[in-house]
Amino acid sequence: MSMDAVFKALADPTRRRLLDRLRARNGQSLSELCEHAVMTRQAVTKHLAILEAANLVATEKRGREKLHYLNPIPINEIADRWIGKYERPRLRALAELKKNLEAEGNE
Amino acid sequence: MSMDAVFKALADPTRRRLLDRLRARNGQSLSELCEHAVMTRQAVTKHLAILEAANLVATEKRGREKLHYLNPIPINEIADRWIGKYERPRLRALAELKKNLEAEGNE
DNA sequence: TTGACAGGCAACTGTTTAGTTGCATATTAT
DNA sequence: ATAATATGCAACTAAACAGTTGCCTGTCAA
Repeated sequence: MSMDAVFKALADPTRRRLLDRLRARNGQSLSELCEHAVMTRQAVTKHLAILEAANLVATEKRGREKLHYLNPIPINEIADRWIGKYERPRLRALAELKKNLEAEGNE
Repeated sequence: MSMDAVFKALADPTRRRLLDRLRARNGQSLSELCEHAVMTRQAVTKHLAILEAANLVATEKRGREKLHYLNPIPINEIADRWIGKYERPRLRALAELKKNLEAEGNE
């Protein structure tokens, strides 16, 4: 939803790792996501709640388990709407750099 | 440099606004960047230091002024190396969604 | 050379955040 | 029924963070 929530959710390396694990295998339960984690289950729960609030993860209750699904759409929206704005200045900067290098070569 | 520093730098709306202002006009001094800001100059200085540490902003001393330049390259690196990883699952998810909708239509 | 302008540095405050411990609830298997 | 499993909820702690105030230094202009 809010772009700020997505940026803030992506700011934490633990949360990015959780997204990576879901990308590797979607639909994992909380316990599965806690395996090999260096923190408590409750901490992982909080991280997942933040990801869910940012709409980066969707959940589904299956019996006593809670399955987690990656939603990559907000990430792509950021890529399109925000990062896209920075492509043009990058190209401009590269062109300018090239120009400066050529100018130096002429000295 | 470190991807984490870039993500953390982008997590703050004030810092994203500073990047936007530099994108609109590059090479602004600290005082210029403070205009219309709702916080003190010292606060803006700290935000710019974080952006500089993340290599998103480069600076140059010009007399008594300090000019700030946008460096969009780390943003594009994140787009390419990290966000790019999430394009494939998005397409997969959309394909699956389409399949499910078609299946519902057959019921 | 004095004053105004641009910026740097440091200490302090309030809030947010990441993580913990402890306990409660719901579901499955024996 | 009972025990084990899977998760939820709440209170607490320590560290990080955003922002402030106060003061100092360097540069330019009159």
